Amino acid sequence: MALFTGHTVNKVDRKGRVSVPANFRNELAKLSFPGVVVFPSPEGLAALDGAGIDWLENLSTNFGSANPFAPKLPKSRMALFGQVERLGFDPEGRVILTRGLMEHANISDSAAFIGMGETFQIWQPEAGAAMLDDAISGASAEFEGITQNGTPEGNR
Amino acid sequence: MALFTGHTVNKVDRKGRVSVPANFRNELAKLSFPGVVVFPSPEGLAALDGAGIDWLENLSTNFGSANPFAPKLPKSRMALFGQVERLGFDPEGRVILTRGLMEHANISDSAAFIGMGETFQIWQPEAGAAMLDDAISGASAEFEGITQNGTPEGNR
DNA sequence: AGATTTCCCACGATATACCATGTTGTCCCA
DNA sequence: TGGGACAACATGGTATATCGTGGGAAATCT
Repeated sequence: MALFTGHTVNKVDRKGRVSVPANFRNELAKLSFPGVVVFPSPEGLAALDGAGIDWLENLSTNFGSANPFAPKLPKSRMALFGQVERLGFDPEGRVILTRGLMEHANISDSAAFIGMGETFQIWQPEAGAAMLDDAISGASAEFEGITQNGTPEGNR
Repeated sequence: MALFTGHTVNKVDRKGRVSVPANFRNELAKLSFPGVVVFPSPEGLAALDGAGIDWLENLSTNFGSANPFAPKLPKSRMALFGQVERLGFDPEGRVILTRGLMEHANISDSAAFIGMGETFQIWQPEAGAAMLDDAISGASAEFEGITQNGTPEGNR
């Protein structure tokens, strides 16, 4: 499984091209689709969530093979897959962010990549740095009440 | 397995021709039948469901190889396969929507393709956008009551 | 023949590939 | 251990291919 870590800010050129950080790219190189999948953060944040194609494939199989007469979680399925963009690497390891994605995260001329483990997020740099600071100071509080069950269930 | 993602609006010309979005087409190129299968949404929506031929073939086998004296789900079988249209690509990667399909989805001069993972949907553009918005805002509610079963975990 | 479908060509817009370059980091060896 | 050669990375510009779109010609059906 891919593991995304660290905090990197890269430039977005006039065409919307961004270099995916090299350490992310190395994780993604192993996969069947040479690129990333990106979508607006479902938590309502002004950020983008990203991952490798394997993550999306796992999710797809978890949704169950579609029975057209009794689809499971049709809204969730549409909300997810309808918003996901598959962005392939160019020969230099860049992807181009669609206009919609850039608008959602208020990204114009640079973007911050923040590792989240199995996934990562893309932020407008200042907003991302602020969010990261907030996360650092608030992280331990998140564990209050969570005890012996082993897993940070209900992740957030 | 094919994975359809994203939201694309393309024009329908006077002959009923529509370009299937390029990323969809790439997913479909691997298959034995160069085209798509489309049918009115069984959920009663004013939309069309679509997929690749492999999806239909899988579904066919799931319906059970027919013992003519003990057919499984004969009505569903007829409802589905009786309405499915196989639409082949023209040299430019377009398909022709039949009049019936266009009427069912109120499509006239443009159509929205919305990825649903293993399948996709085709909508009249405004109706599709509205449905997508509704899905986004309603998705999390769908997860209420779904807990430890190990399903669509991760995204939220 | 008339109507309909399929194919073929054309063209603007846009994405993708191809280069070129500065910068940073890494490795090796004196 | 300091420095230098070299590789990897980030970034920009330009050329080429692809995509979406429209119209008309050829083939097919009835």
